Amino acid sequence: MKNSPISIGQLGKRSGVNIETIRYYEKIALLPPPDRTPAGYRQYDDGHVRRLRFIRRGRDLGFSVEAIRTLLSLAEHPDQPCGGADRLVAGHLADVERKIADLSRLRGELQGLANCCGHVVAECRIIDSLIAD
Amino acid sequence: MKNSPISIGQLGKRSGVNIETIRYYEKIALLPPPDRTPAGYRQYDDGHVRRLRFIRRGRDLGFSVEAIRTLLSLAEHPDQPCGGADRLVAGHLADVERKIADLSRLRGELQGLANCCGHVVAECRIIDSLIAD
DNA sequence: CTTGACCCTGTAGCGGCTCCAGGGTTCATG
DNA sequence: CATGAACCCTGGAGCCGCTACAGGGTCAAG
Ligand SMILES: [Zn+2]
Ligand SMILES: [Zn+2]
Ligand SMILES: [Zn+2]
Ligand SMILES: [Zn+2]
Repeated sequence: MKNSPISIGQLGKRSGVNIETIRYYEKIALLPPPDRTPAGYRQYDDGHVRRLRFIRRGRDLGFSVEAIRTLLSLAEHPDQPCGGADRLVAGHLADVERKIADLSRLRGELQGLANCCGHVVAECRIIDSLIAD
Repeated sequence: MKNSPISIGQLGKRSGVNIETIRYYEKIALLPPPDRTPAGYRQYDDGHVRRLRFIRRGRDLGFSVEAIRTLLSLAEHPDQPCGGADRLVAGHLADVERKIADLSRLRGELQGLANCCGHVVAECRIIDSLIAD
């Protein structure tokens, strides 16, 4: 196992996370502060890479930073039950389903308005639908 | 037509918009500043009610404040063509469809993780899927 | 020695509100 | 007339999750 420290730029590339975002994660204590070179440059190790990839996967799945904090602390206690993770997933899945339902209703309304071409504003059903109470 | 001025609280009730939000809309010049009583209380008229309802309908449809600004200025020129409104709706509909597609993919991933019950973190497929690269 | 790529800190901004502190006003009741 | 509740005012901070500076320092190649 090689464990030679890497710079923030390399960590960004390996994890697919923006440098500014990495520093932000450090500030909000989501990613632990790494060692520094004498010049003050951050030096990350494999643990950081793994942790940041975990965070990124979680964000890609739409979990909030707080949820990810919980998932990370779960991941650090392998002997404990995983019910907390399950509840997080279930709750988030419900969020996502609600959002999809809301957006689908919206899509329907917008489709009803689309392609109102060649009119003048006075006869425009888009503007009409916004004015009508 | 009665046009007796109303307070911000009444405007909030008639339009379904929070008082703080109304003041915010005034600050960003989305709603024109109303008259004031000698004591400095805002006094709205029917025009404000109509305009704020327009704004709210637009927000409910998911339009950005900037888009609503455009729609409002269109609505004020009834003799002009409504192609701008049409393009706004089409663009926003595309946004909404993209979001639905993204969320649907997400839903699929989350459904694949859900109901991982009764395990211990070490065997949890939720945590696993976040750790795996 | 200079250039350019990288790194640092600290702060401000995005959208669209929402909430708060710390006051002033108005009106009905006692 | 005093008191209280319900309303109103301003200005500023906070929410989320970044992102974008400004204004510097560091390091290796040519
Ligand atoms: Zn969620
Ligand atoms: Zn039209
Ligand atoms: Zn849109
Ligand atoms: Zn599990």
